[in-house]
Amino acid sequence: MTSLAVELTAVAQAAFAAEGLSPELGVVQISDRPDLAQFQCNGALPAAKQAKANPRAIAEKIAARLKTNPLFAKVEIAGPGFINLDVTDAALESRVGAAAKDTRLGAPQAGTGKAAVIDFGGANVAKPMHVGHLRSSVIGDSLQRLFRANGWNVVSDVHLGDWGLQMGQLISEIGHRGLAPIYFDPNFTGPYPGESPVTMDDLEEIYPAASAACKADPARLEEARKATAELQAGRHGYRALWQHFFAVSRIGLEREWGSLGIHFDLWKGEASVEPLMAPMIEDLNARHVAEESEGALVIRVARNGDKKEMPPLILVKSDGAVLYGSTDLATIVDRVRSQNPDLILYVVDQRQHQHFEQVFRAARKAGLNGKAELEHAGFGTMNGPDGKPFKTREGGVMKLYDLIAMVTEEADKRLTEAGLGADYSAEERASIAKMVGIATLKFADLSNYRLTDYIFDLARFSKFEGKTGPYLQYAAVRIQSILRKAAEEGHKTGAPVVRSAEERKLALQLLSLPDVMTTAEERRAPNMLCDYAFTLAQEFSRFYSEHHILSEADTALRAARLGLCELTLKTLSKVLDLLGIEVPARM
RNA sequence: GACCCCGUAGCUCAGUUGGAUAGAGCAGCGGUUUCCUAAACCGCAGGCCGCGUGUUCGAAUCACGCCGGGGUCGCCA
Repeated sequence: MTSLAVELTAVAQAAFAAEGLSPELGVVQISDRPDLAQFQCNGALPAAKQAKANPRAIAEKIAARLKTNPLFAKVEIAGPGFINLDVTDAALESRVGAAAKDTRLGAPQAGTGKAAVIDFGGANVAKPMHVGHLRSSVIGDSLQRLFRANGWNVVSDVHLGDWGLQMGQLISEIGHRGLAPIYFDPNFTGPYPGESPVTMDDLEEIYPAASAACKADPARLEEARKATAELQAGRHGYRALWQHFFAVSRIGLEREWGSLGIHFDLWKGEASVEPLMAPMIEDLNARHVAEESEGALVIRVARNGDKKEMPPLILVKSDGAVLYGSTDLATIVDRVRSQNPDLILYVVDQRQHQHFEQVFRAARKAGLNGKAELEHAGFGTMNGPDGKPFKTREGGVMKLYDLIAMVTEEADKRLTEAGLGADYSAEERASIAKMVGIATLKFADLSNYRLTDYIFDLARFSKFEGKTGPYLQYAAVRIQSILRKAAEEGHKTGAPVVRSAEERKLALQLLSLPDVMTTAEERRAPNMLCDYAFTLAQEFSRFYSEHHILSEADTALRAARLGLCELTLKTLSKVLDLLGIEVPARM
């Protein structure tokens, strides 16, 4: 199944071809001017340019051909040569009817047979997640849902930060405090205790302290670097300590992502490719892809045409430790071996764009990426109300679970104010508040275009009016309520009919789902799904306020309207699901 | 300094592989409830699309140059 616009495009392309013009000019899209028409085709203008002819004359010829097709209720030429198109209500009804029967609601399956690895989340071991991790998690999760819905075989990988300098900082800080001396005793041969010497709470306190100490004192930084190199070189006590950090952190991280409804197929990290590192470096050396420079082993990635200075990727530092560029490269090797993907997509802060450019160039130069296209889908920073970014490493930032608690509490307050759910059980109330809170948070984040920075304004996030997640949940809940009542009263659901202006606009919006899924995937832009969902909910609200449904006396009409409600609910729920937003049974 | 991202309504943001009269939400003003959830719906008002030049039949969109904000630029992630 395809969208109506895609179907009309095929018709128009045939008309262009029949006139001896390039068929690719016959693209039909949803009209920019809904007051004039439902769809438009602008192809006559570029065609005129190519053929050096009058655009209006070309449009006339195309229009004459389109008019013979019974699909169209209206074919008009406007302005310099725009072709405006309306389809018949019967055509809308048959497409809507077909969509209602399609379990995928017409979702495009262009990704069938293709595999993608999506790398997002990227939290660090031993550090609590903060609001800065929200974007990667929420955007990445939406993309994995979208790619899957479009037929891709997706493997998501959390790619934890667990092998770099921060590990050495933690280890040396713990050494300084004398918290777990046996892990530092070179004569101890093990086994090490199964119980972690530190809790997550301990780590949350130790890391900022370690980071501050290294900042203030170069000797401490040097110590941390040494510990990092020793950890990577395989020092037993450090490895054992690292295992504890990882295990303790994972529990907290799983809980947190779990509460956001975000799941990863793989819980790998930088450290997980450690066994691949030595052979990879050996190979790169042997093939002279890597070279020595200033005591480090690097891969040169600069090119002649570069506008910008492109420093080499440093594989091995002069002290013997590897960096995250090295683990990123080894991770590509790992992914190509295990998934052989067509695409590896990195949903990581835009500030790391250059880093990824280096890694991608190095991977291609070394021929490590197989058939995979490597792509960085960056995102802008989340700023505070003062317009400055939330701090990421200095501590004192708002933690993600505190934020979730806040939006949940706010949602609960709002439910009370609205007098909703007063007679629900405490459990259901809490569950609704949680879903509404999460929806508030996710929708606010996703509705901004990826690359732009946005202001994280808690007051605004918590508002439930207008273009917000809760508005969408509310719209879905109202439809559920209607359908539930219809079922209770024994009313049948029938094939939707399209008669009124509201029904027509709602039907058109429903039928454009495949278009938005396609473009949102191509652009890696969940904000397009947000727009779609909001418009759909608005169209439904308009329809709802203008038409009686349950109280409609004409049984056939009532059934048809219930059918439209049902398809709207399925579609809205589907798009909300792509955004990672759940709909409560009632509100 | 070089390069990257951004600059659109009072505020927060869509729209940017060139197309008709630049959209939405919030805030403001005015309406709608004997009726399926008013967290809603309808209407009004609000704009040298940062500035300039250029390419084009046509520019918020492309090119070049400025201005302003943010970011990055070899051993952190």
